[in-house]
Amino acid sequence: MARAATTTDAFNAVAEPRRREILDALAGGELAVGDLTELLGLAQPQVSKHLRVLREVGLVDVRDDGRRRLYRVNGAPLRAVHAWVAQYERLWNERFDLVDDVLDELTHAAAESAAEAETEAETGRGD
Amino acid sequence: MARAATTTDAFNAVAEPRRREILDALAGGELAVGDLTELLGLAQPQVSKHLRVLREVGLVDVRDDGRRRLYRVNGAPLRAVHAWVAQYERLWNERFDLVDDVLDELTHAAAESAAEAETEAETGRGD
DNA sequence: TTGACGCATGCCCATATGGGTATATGTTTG
DNA sequence: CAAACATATACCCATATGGGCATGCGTCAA
Repeated sequence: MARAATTTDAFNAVAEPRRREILDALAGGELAVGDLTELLGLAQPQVSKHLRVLREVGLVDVRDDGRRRLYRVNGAPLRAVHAWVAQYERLWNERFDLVDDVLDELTHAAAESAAEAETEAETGRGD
Repeated sequence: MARAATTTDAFNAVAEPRRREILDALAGGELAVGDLTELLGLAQPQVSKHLRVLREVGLVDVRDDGRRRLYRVNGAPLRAVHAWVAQYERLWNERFDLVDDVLDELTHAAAESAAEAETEAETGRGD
């Protein structure tokens, strides 16, 4: 078996530097293939191919404008990536250690007074 | 040219599901190759190879323990991934829209003195 | 209509992947 | 010391990649 297809998910699609550049460029607003070709200094076919991948994983949307095709970012698929990476944020962010300390103290204090200290975490909005 | 090496950076290393599973497993603490082999239900050589990749990008550290090798997570390299993805957070997080609203109001308040009573058509929610 | 323009596709190819299987290396036990 | 155990490596191979280049197709201009 070879490596998973780049179109498998956002993780794979975004692993390619060029595709990240494209998204970054599109972050400023809609752009046509030609604009990207110029901005990235890459050949048009390659840009189109990268856009195809990004499109297949839903990272960009297209809109026809005469003989041009305007691409636009759609960050939704990145949500999964963000969610996964965020779990590790505590491993490099000092502030999390501080939060841990506080939570630790609270936990101890709660356990001390009674035995029913359950805090329900609120879920973010679904989609 | 083929796809960039998986050992190029965290983006590429983490694009592989199995490697993410390994990191998730290690998130609970040090584990030996054998433990991971069992947890992932993957053959030992494959686990070792994935660990090699993770090691080359610095996502894990190793420690010798007798005839075993204990692996440990090191989230640092993920910081770059997080930073990049975070830029797009506003594209799916509603809370950013709220911030936008506030900024919007402040802007309008300032513009009010200039007598600019124009209501922009609201765009419906995308997804 | 013809031609120029803007993009998407098709092909060719060198390359690394990830799983499978066998084996080398280092460590602990008898 | 030999045998068992824990890992790392070496190979073999089917597969998709990403860039280069040529070309197909729809759209706008003369």
